[in-house]
Amino acid sequence: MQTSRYELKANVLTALAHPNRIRILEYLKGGAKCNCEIAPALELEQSNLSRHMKILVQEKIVVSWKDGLRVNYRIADQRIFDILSLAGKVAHAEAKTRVKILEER
Amino acid sequence: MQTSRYELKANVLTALAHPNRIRILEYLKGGAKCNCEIAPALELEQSNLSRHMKILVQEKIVVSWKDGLRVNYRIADQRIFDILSLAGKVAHAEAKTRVKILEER
DNA sequence: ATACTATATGAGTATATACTCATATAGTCA
DNA sequence: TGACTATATGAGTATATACTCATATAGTAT
Repeated sequence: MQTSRYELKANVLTALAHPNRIRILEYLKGGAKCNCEIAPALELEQSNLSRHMKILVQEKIVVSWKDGLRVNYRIADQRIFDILSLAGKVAHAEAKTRVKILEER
Repeated sequence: MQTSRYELKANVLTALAHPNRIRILEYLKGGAKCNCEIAPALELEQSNLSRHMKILVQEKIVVSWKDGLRVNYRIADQRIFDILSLAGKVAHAEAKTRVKILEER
């Protein structure tokens, strides 16, 4: 089975497109963390968090490694923060550009 | 109802996170187009395309205006192309970084 | 071995998404 | 007016996603 470049991009964006996963990624900005730190910090139920992390690992947005019982995670590609920041700007622009666009045409 | 900044970002990313919507956006790079041009060009069924466009308009990723019977669309915020390009790089890095990461630690 | 801790996963449920076909609406043109 | 064209939307279906509770697995510490 072949995956188009559109699907590849969509898969990365889908993995990023959830409020809790965005919170997780911003939390990991502060350095590598294990599930047992993330769950209480972000108030996420254990199994739910585990599945969110699986999605992020599958898309190689974070990398994980075992340390005894714990599984640690860290950001694999810092560019995701550029994506998130741009998404914030686009979202923020939403309300404002409307007037501008109407004026332009 | 309050929408968190995480939700706002997730909404923008969700709107971008579909192969057909990515194709539509790249097609609109070539200038404003109406549904009746997009549908045959990308081989998308009419009502399906209509709903994809609705999603893009709702997130103000594209702007639309009527011209007689037609509804035209154009990109509202060029930064989405930066997001798409970054998503492509992150997706592309996936396969390659694995070795690097293992070497680093 | 036993108790404890951290994580993964099966199973169930609720909701969202993508898609299609049929139909409604609105504008165009003879 | 009637026929035609472009778009929107209701309804149905299939699939994906997020979440929870319960349970399994694996490593730690006594």
